[in-house]
Amino acid sequence: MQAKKAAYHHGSLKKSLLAAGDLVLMEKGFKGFTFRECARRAGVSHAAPKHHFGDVTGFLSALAAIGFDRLTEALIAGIRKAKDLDEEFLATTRAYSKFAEDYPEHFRIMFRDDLLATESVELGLAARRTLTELTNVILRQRGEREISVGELNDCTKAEDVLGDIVLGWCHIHGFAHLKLEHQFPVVSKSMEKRVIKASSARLAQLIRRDAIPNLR
Amino acid sequence: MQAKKAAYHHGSLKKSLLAAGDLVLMEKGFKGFTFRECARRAGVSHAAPKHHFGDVTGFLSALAAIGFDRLTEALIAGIRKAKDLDEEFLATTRAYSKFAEDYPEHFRIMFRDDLLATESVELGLAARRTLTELTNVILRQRGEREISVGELNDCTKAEDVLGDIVLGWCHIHGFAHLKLEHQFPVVSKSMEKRVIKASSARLAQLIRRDAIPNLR
DNA sequence: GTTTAATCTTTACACTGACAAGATTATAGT
DNA sequence: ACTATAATCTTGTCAGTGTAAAGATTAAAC
Repeated sequence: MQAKKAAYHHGSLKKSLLAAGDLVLMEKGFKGFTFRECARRAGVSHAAPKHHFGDVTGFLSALAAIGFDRLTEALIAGIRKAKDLDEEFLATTRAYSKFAEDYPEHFRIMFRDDLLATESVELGLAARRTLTELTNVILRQRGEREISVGELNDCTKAEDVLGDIVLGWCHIHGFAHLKLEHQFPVVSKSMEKRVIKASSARLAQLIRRDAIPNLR
Repeated sequence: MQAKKAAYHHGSLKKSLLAAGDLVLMEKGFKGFTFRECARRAGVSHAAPKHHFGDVTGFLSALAAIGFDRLTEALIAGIRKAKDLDEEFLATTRAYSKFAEDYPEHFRIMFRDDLLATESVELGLAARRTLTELTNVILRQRGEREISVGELNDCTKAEDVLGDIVLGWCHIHGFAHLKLEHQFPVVSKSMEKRVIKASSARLAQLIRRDAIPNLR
C-alpha cells in the first residue's frame, strides 16, 4: 500500500539531500541550515549525508554550484529579454541583483571562499559558466567575439579586456551585494530604479568606448 | 602579589570581550568564533557575555561596528597619502580592498544583514561614517562641497549625485569583495595592479565628467 | 554463490547558544 | 550608616549540533 517501503538503501539520496538543503536554505536561511535538518527532511539518519558530501563544506559547495547554475540561467533569461545592446548591460545588472534577492542565502554562500571546498570541480565549473556569461556581456558591449567556458582563461589574458570585465563585474556584483545587505541609504523605489538605470547606462557607455573615443 | 585578584565583578568586561572577540575573529575566523570561546579568553564564565550583548547577534554587531571604524580609518589614511584627485579614487579602492584582506572575517560579518542587529545605533553610526567618507571621495571628484555624517541623507537626495556614489561604491566594494572571495581568474600580481589601476582611473574620469563633457 | 564494497543506522562525544536560578557586589535611597 | 535594589557574574541544565566509529543491510563484482 505505502508508496515506498522504507528501504535501507535510499537509491537517490544525494539528489534528495540537495533538494532538502535547497529548501532549508530558502526557508530557514544559513542560520537554520544544518546537516541534521537536511537529513531529517530527506528521511534518513543524521549521519547519512556524510557518505555523499563528506563534511558540511562539501555539502555547501554542491548547493553553491546549484546557485551558480541558477544565476547563469537568470542572466541568460535577462539578456534574452533585452532588445538591444543599450538595454543588455542594465538587464544583466537587474537579473544579477534580482537573483541575489530571490536567493539571498544561496548568494551569500556562493561568495564565501572560507565555507566552500574550492577544489570542487563541480563548483568551479558552475562559477566559470556564470563568469563566462558576464564576460560575454562585456565582450558584446565592446563589439568583440564571444567566448566559450573553455576560453575563459585565454580571453582574460588580454589586459584591456580584463579591465572592462573588472569594471563591469564589480559594478554588477557590488550593486547586488550592497543592495542585498541593505547598505544603501533608503530612497524611494522609483528613485532607485532611475539611479541604477542611469549608472548602468553610463558604465556601459564607458565600456563601449564610443563615449570616450580617444582615451585608449 | 598577583596583578589582579579574581574579582567577582570584572570591571570592564564589555571591553575585554570585544577585544577577545576581535582576536578570535582574526585567529579562528567566523567558523571558530563562539560566544563561549570569547568568554574563555576574557577569563569569565560562558554565560557572562549575555548580560552585555544579549545574544550573539548583538555581539557581532559591536564587532562589525569596530570593523567599520577601522575601515573608515583605513580610507582616511589611504586618501591622505594620495597626492591629487587623480590618485585619490585609486587610493580609496586600494585602501578598501586592503582592509578586506587584512580583516577578512570582519569584512564578512560587516556586510551580513541577517547576522547583525540592524537596529543598533552604534553599528548604524559606524557604517554611516564609512559611507560618508566614500561619499566625500565622490564629491571631491565632482568638485562639489563635502558633507558631514549628519548630512548624508540630505545629500543623497540629489539624483545624479546618488548615481555617482553608486557607481563609485559598487566598483570599490565589488572589487574588494570579489577579490577577497577569490572570484577573479588568477593572473599575475603585476597584471592585477595594472588592471585595477586602469579601471579606477577610467571610472574616476567618468565620475569627474571631464571625460564625457556633454553627456548629462 | 561468495566476497567485497557501498550505503545507511546507531551510538557516542565534545561542543554550542540559550535559559534559569543562585552568588556576589555595586549603587541608590533614606 | 544601613538597607533595599539593581547590576554583574557563576553554576547548572537543556536541546541541538558536527564528526567519528562501529555495526547493519544491501548492491555489485568476481
